Amino acid sequence: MAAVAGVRVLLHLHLHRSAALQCSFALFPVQLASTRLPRRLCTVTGKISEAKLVVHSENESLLENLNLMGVDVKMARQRQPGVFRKVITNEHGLAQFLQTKGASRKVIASIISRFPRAITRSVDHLEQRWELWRNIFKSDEEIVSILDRSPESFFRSSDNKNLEENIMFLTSLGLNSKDLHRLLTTAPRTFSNSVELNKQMVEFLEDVCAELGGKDPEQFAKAILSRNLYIFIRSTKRVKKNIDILKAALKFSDAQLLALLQGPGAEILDLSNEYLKKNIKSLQQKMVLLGCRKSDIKKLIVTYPMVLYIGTETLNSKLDCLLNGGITVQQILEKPKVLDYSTQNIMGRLEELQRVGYDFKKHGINILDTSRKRFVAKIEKLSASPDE
DNA sequence: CAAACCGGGATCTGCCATTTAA
DNA sequence: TTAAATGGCAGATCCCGGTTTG
Repeated sequence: MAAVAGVRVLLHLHLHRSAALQCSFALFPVQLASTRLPRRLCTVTGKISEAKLVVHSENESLLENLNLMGVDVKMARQRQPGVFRKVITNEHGLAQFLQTKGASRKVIASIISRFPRAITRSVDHLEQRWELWRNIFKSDEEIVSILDRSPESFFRSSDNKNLEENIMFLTSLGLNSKDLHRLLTTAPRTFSNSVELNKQMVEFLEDVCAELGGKDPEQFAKAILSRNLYIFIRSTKRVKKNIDILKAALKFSDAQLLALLQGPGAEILDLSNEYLKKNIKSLQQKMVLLGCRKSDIKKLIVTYPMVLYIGTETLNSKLDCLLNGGITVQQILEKPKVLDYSTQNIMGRLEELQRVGYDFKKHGINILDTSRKRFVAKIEKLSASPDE
């Protein structure tokens, strides 16, 4: 590791005698990425010697510091090579700052490894940004855990004003503090979006509402937002296309679509376009194969849109599993929520139910849609007194 | 009381491409 | 021209239990 810093020294020596440059780079492929550094320095005229000295010590200590801190330098360099050519960095300030917020050494190293640009932020700036996040989170620990999960969300933008405006904007939408909290927890990137981008999404949703003849676009947008926290980190293009796909594939009326989207269907809007298309198609095929009518399929999607979230393979095996267990398609259509549970879970339950001679015709299939606790209790009762 | 209804909680980053700024 | 900033994308469910209803 110390050798790497040594290389840096070597490079600078060579800078003064330009001749040997190429071969020294060849010897140290790690440094290839910084080929451009010398040229930039050479163009600085007046304070050239001063600048060189500064750069020299900064870069050397940067690598040393990062290694000392346990940063995965190789990974970091690969992600954001530019950071390593910077004259001034603030890895120390960042580390200290994060430490006071309760981040462990390991977490700090991991953050820098994954988003090296973090070390270009000043402590003042960090302080400010942190305070803004604290408007939404009650504790530093919460924030640290998000940073650990997704450093990019916090550090990608250096625009604190934008962040502030974002918070104001999102609040102005009528999202309460709990909504904001959930939003920042689950989709932290939302807060690094430009306010314009977020506004575009809201306007887009309101437009959709208006086009479908809705009376209250703002309410509509809010409903979708609070049902689907990921909307803001999707493109309007994607959401729009998904709406089109739904409309085209299932021939919804405006009113139907309106109700679906601001209801349970909101969750489906952020699927990737191809995935949604594929799932609709394969669902239709499968259901037709099982003797359903178009209207059945449509009803299924309306009452339980999450069915489209389930991948083709998973869904088909789940359905087969239920059917093999003696359950009819009709029953599934009536209680589609059983599809919520994993195939594993369903299989296990079917076995147990068979063991105690459970009659689905008589009792329906709701028994499959309960928590483990309740299910077990039910089974115990049934084995104790197998009446019918 | 049990069954049915219903909503919520967990979770979702890490990379690439393009635009903007210095 | 380079690095920074920003936008966009793929990926692909499962489970629990409070409340209402009968």
